[in-house]
Amino acid sequence: MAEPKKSKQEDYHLLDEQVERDVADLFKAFSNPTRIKILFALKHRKLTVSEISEMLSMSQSAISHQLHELKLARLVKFEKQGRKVIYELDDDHIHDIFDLAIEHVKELYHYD
Amino acid sequence: MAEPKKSKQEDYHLLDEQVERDVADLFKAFSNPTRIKILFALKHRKLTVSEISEMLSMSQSAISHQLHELKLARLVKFEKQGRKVIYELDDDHIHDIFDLAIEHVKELYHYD
DNA sequence: TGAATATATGAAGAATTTTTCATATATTAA
DNA sequence: TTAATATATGAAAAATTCTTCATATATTCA
Repeated sequence: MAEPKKSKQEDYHLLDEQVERDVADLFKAFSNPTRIKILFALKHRKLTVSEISEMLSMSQSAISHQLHELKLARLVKFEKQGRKVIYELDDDHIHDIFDLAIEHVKELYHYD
Repeated sequence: MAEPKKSKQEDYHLLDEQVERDVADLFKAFSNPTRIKILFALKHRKLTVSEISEMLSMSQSAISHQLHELKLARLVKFEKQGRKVIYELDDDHIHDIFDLAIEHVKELYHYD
């Protein structure tokens, strides 16, 4: 507080830069094949760490690390059930962004 | 052609895997701060390589390399005007995905 | 409490990605 | 044709990201 007052234009500029950084982080979180596979899997249903680990044939540790990234980016949330941790997609936006991306590549490459 | 016929379920599975790979590629193309800055800039208007290079204070070569990636992912298209090459976002989906991402982070972090 | 199970995490090595540097290609202008 | 300008590109160096390995933490069960 008590900061020198900025012009509206300057404010917008800073705001844009912040949005830009956050969008960059969002897409970075989306950007690795393992994380995409995890998100695809979670699009169908909630899963525990070990279930994901088995589905992707990857070590528990590798999956945990990636889930950590996804948590930081708020792409997934979780609840604990006993010693299990059940992950799911965080919110509808994630579904929406994903659906739009799927729609895009389907139009782009029109498979089959 | 003349491939062994697959069950529908198997087909869907392969299709999903292809979609998954393509979505992964799409997000990977979106995933680096420099590329995000380029795309943000192109969201406003078409730009030449050197304009982008100046705007981001990055070398012409670095920008060219990143534009190359963006071209491969079909996120940008270009037209030549003399010795200049003018880049723009490839299609509406790119705008849409971007807008959704912006909306998402704005809701998530509600700035100001 | 001790053993078993599920997940998390720090650090190091492996792998991938990005930038730089040098130089090539293409276009225009003199 | 030569010089100047804009962009592209291959290879190496720099930076970042991902996985593994070892181990820690947390929970349940006997």
